Amino acid sequence: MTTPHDIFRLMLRKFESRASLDESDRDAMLGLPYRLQTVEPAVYIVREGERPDRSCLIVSGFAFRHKVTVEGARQIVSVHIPGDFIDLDGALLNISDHNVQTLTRCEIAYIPRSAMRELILTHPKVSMAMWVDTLIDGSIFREWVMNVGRRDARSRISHLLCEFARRLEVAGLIEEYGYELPMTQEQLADATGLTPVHVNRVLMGLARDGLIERHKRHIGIPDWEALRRVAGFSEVYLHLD
Amino acid sequence: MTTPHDIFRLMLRKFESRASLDESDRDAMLGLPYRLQTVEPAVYIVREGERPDRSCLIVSGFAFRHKVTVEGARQIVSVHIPGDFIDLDGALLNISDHNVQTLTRCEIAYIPRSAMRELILTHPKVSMAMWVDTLIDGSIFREWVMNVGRRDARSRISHLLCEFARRLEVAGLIEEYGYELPMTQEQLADATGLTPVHVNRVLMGLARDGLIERHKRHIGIPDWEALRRVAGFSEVYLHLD
DNA sequence: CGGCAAATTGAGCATTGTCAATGTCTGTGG
DNA sequence: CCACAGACATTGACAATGCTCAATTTGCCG
Repeated sequence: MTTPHDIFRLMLRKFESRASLDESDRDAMLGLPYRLQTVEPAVYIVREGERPDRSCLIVSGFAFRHKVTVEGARQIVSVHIPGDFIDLDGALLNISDHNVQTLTRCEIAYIPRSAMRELILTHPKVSMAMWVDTLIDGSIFREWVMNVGRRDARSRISHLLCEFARRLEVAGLIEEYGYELPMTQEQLADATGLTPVHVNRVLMGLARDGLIERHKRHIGIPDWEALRRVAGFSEVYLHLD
Repeated sequence: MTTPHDIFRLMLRKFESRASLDESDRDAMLGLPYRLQTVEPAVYIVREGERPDRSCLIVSGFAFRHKVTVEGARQIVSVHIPGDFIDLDGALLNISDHNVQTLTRCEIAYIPRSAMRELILTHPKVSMAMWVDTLIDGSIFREWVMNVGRRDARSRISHLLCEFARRLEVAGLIEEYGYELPMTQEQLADATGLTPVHVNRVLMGLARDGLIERHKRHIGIPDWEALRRVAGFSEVYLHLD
């Protein structure tokens, strides 16, 4: 049987590393009402323009946020991994400004907006830890603005690969060497502001130069330092502490 | 003489529109210790890599945040106007992941990190209102990722002009028609991921087509609807409510 | 084996960048 | 009041990164 402990474990671990939560804080978090649901790949969890009535947490699987221009071009603005509180926006903002969609099959815990607000108003330390989550999200967005605005295609894609590797590692979700990238080349393109065709060429190039090894969607990184250099990757912005 | 009311006026107005603050909340905000300082243009207020010991609020003037790639390319990730709490990061994160620099001469109110944390832990409603600020910042970053990633140069610059116009208007800082853009073309380039040369050509093009009128740095917008269309601008992401 | 999504490749093109020169404005010192 | 310096804006010619269009291949699943 799945208990709140299983559901909120990754999140709790993250939050405890940020603030000294007391018993009451921990209880309040574990006592949050939630509905657990398994969601198929490519399903919308949040839609732009909706009035949200809940927040959600990824228990397992991967998801991403994206926006679409008037002309229909899609931009992926972030990718999320298990333990990520996506849509804290849903608790505090009145309208969704972007879409959230599953990348793989996911288990999602939905938490009512009212319960979130109650928790926030009664447990300042929990609230602070969550707010820090929002701040780190913001930091990652800033890095993405720079990635898309000022790096060429090769560094841009390498950077994405580095970020993903590092985040998975911290969450304890990485195999000894490399990882399974849960995105198609089209999605990579939408995340980097490139075209799928060009993403393909760059990936081929990175592999040719021995910077990555590809087997299907598995990305192997034989020389982290080399890839890091090509990407211009520095993990400060992830605030791993 | 300048009182806390003058300093925090714009901020208070913004926050009150978001949460029902009671007397104690208002007092706590107005009671925040701060140091007011006038800062010349182009001065660094926050530097990447520093351990912050304060937050800051723009009382008057304009500022921007930026990051620099390893190769030395600069990306401006946001522009701030009076009443903006820049660097809430400074209260809750342990290291700065970007620079903040003044655009014009500014009056900045510096608030010690400890005072901010104290306020946050004791006044949940104020805390929530500030958190909303962080969420909205995040929303704007997302829009910028899309701007830089998926719009062509013309829409990209128009979009920036629209965003600025709208935010100034809401803050009550706009003249009847158009506004003074406090950025050089080089800075516009760094904000849009373009080169100064290309920014110049695009601005000339927008003016030629009657979408904007330029006199020095003053931007006139003769037909808002037309510019909005070119930009693909929709203000939902600003969460003006 | 057939069907479909995703990946790969090629050829030609265009948006935007690079380099370099020139023009304009503003403030300052003589 | 004028000359000059310096920052910013503007323009031209050419180059290149990344895009478009279109075809082909690969892998997966029923």
